[in-house]
Amino acid sequence: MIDIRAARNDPDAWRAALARKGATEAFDALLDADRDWLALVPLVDELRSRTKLKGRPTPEQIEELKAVKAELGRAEEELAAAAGRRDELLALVPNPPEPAVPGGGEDDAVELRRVGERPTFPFEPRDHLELARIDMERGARLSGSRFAYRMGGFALAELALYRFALDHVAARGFTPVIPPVLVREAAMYGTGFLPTDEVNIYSLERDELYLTGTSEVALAALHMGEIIERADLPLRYAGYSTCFRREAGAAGKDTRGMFRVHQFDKVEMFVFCPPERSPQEHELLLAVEEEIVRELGIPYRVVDIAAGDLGAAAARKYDIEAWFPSQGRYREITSTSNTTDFQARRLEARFRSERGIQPLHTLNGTAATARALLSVLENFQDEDGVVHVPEVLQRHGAPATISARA
RNA sequence: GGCGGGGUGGCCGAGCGGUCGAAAGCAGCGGUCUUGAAAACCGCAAGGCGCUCGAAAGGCGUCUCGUGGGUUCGAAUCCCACCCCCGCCGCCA
Repeated sequence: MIDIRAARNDPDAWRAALARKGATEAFDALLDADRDWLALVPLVDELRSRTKLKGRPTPEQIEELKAVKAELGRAEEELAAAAGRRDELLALVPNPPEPAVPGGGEDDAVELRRVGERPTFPFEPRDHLELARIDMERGARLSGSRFAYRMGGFALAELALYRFALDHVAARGFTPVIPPVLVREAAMYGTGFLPTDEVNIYSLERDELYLTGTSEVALAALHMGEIIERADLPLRYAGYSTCFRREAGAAGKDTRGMFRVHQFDKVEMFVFCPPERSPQEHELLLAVEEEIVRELGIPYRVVDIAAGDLGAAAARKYDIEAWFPSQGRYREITSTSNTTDFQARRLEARFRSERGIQPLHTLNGTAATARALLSVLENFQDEDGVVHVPEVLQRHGAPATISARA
């Protein structure tokens, strides 16, 4: 959630920033609700103070107390209603983008750089379904569309990728974590996926649990409700988990293969740090992501995501897009966001500083998903449909070659 | 699934109708001592919200002892519901 006091004190600047995410309506509604609430607080406080007496009251005082309490009851009801409206809107207003974020929407990401040589093939490049044992038909028979059986050398290569990514980030000071993937509502709300992204979340109503779409949820909630000592910061984690996404609204998009599936695995980095440090940590996350992609040898580019495409929690986001020869374009394989204090406020994840207790900043970034491996398949294929697996993955247990037969 | 125990400040833990936002200890911060440190000793320290109090440090009001409701002039303490954690037994991987 946003810092309502800061917004109250400088509404025009906040409105202008939020306009870039198309959220002025929610913001103005919030300011109204906040004003209503704010007007009631001193009233209720005053009535409450009149109900407080030292020692045993006289019978006359008791009569008077009863009158005050009746009035207080009505005022408290009003206050609770106002607080309810205010909190509801507070949950809906997104994190404003940083000033440096490019304007516009999905198509307005700004390319920051291109790295690596794109391969040229004297043949028609195959896509991942033709290069590895990935069985979508039987996956669909088992579980529906967008589910894959990953088999043979590809399965081993996937595990090698995750192990490589974990080893790499561990060497960079991130603590490896295997987190729960079923979480309570508080964690989904605290990370900002609820209420905004509800349609994309699998829920187990009978048990009141949600399946996480990324280990970001479990990692962010790791310090929910805690007050961290400044000396212990920054805290850097890397979660390995299966991720579940309903992909509502993606109908007809990326329907071939396992490019976009309901269930996939991911190594995700997550950082808690003091506010002044978060831009620097964001650069670190991007740097680590690039290191991994470069070690794999995939040609890629880095894009700075535009304000309108940021999502509720992110104030800034960089994606790495890998080259996919069969599609003839760059596609997202990692994403790193600075969510500033937006998640930390909701989660009540705070730290003790010289200036008192204040919300932390949180950041997340993809270390590796199977999508990176799909790009590896396509970029390292030969004319016979055989993929020559990068050495770094072989070191972590992948076979030297992968094909549709093995 | 059955039975039982319990949720109090950063941590541990006492309190079981008013004098309690709350003892003691640990960790933290400040100081004394010391060449320096440790030890010892003294002291300071919960969080949220609000304020046409204050330049600030701070001050004042209010809420919070898992959450919500109730009893009472008055609730951390009594009653009800819910949530969560732990233990034992049963069943299962």
